[in-house]
Amino acid sequence: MTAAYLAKLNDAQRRAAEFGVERPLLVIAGAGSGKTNTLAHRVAHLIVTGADPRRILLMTFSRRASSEMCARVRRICKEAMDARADILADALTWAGTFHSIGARLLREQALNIGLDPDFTIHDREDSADLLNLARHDLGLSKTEKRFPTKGTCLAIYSRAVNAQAPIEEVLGRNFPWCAGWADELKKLFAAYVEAKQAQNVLDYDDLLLYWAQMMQEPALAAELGARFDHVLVDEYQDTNRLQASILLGLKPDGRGLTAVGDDAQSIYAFRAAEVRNILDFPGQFTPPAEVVTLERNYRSTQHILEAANSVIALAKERFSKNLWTERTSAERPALVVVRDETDQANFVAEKVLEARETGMRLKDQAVLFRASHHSGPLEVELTRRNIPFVKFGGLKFLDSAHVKDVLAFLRFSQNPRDRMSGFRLLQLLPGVGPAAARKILDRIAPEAAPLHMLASLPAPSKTGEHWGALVEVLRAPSSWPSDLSRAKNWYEPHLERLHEDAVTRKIDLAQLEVIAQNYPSREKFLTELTLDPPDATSAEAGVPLRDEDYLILSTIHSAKGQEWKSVFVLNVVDGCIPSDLATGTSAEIEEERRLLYVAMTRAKDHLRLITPQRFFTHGQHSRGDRHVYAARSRFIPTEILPNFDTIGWPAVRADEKGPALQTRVDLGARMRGMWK
DNA sequence: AAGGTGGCGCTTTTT
DNA sequence: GCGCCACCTT
Repeated sequence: MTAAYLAKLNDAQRRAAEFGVERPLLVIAGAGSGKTNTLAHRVAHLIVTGADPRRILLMTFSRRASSEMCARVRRICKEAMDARADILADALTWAGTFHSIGARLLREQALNIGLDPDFTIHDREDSADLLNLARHDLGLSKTEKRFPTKGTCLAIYSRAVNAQAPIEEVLGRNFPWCAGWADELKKLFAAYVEAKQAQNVLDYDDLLLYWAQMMQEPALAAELGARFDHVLVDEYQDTNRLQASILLGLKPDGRGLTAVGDDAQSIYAFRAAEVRNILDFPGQFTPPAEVVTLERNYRSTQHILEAANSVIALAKERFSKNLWTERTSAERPALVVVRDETDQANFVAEKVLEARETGMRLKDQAVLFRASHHSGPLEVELTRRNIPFVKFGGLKFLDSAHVKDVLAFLRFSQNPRDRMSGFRLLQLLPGVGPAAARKILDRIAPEAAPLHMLASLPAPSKTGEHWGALVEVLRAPSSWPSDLSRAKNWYEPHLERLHEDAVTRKIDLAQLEVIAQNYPSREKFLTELTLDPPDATSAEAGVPLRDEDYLILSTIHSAKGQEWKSVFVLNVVDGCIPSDLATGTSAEIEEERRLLYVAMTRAKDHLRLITPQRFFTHGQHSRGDRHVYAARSRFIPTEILPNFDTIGWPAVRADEKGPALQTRVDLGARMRGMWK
């Protein structure tokens, strides 16, 4: 007899929810097949049938996914149980991303593994800067031939760590233009690792790497493994080898282990995600994992699903599954041919407003694109027409200099051995440059009480009253969230001195202050902000309030796991999807294909793929007419066109026959060449 | 040693 | 078009 709260699930979903713990479980969940719901039911079912929620480890891809999952678990528990439900669901404390769980375990185990529990977590830019210091120290910035930039070096390092692959292999496969630098890079990475350790900082990769290393220690592995009765991982297709090794270390025999994912939606190979993780999962255990496949789609209409299926059907290799739905509709997805990006923006704006007139909220509509900058012209048009929007993906507001300055202050007061933060902070003072900052940091680093030492140093010349002010504020007793306000007050005069546009930047800082209210402590704020930066930029249209209506703009990557009634996909042309930067290998092209598939399967009722025919190049006068022609994406070849309604927009434009739809031009090469 | 300026080069997506 | 880096002036 099935419990009432599981009655709404279909057979496959229910099997996944109720499957026991004696064998590992793999759920292959197609797009829109109720994956989140099924996983949430499984977790709830475990809790309802007596599992201790504090001993459930639930790892999701993003923090957003995590909070959504917890909310659902709570709802289901509530339905199934009584007042105890809330208490039990709240006890689901080990839910989060791999990185955040890693950070927590490392802080907790710090003393056992030779870490200072106060370690700072560096985001990518901090890591690149630190790597760059080492790069300079080793004289690699003055080589005959150009040495890879800090960003490239970090990317190489990161891939080697996450893919668990030797540098030579990474260079050969992913960075062929750096192939000659293997020895120098090894030296550089060794220096980087030492610097991190000396300064008590970890980067993103370390959170996984140290965790994986802990799992290599039998005693620690046993302790950590025994702590969780159930380990569930979402979006397993986007995990990398390091993450797989962590899982295996936690649950070597697979008991209590559940992985959920969809190989057709694997879109993070560029970040060293390994599709083989999910493909090989069942066979890693004896007895092998049970596989449950969810094929019924609840999201999209049949026509949308057919079109998406026809795109993914052309993929080289995949777990075959056949998504089906009972949702019918007369409307086919549209392939919209427009003249250029300006028309594309106009088309979207017009259709969005039209839909709103019929009662569809802006929030039910989304515009998706491959690369963050593809939405540029649209953002201009939306702003012009006063259509509020929020953009996900792309530049983070944390990346702006002024926000980083304030965070550097907070991090430095938290961990005065964090050189990157100190380096940044001290150079805000007039008269303090790299040399002076370095000297000061060298002086205080070995001290037991670095900030105390700082206060006793003579003020560097030319710093005037600024020195005393900084020292005083740094040493003030910490209290949260007033620490942030204090940092902001201290920083504002410097902000005005250093930046012309201080006014807009101040708005960001006020925003930061609001965000800070939601965190219980400075330490949590710093950790979680690095691990999960707020993902909407506030700069463009002002910050729409939470309950206000706004259009969603998102990169396809950031759209993962989401759905909207109406979806527009921009620039469905060769050079954009696939990105011309990702057409080197067939594996890369296959990932681009899956990307388009992910974009299309976000739509419930209306889907429009837009193909602008020409792109104006930049780098010319605003009235210039230099442009290149683009062709429809290769992922929509002629044979699957019947799955779409092909329409031109604006409807009639007799004077301009679309030039050569078939023309294949290397759009990307021209874009790259446009500054020459 | 700081801080400003000019030239060069550029790989999308994100925890 | 922008960021990074090397170099130049103070």
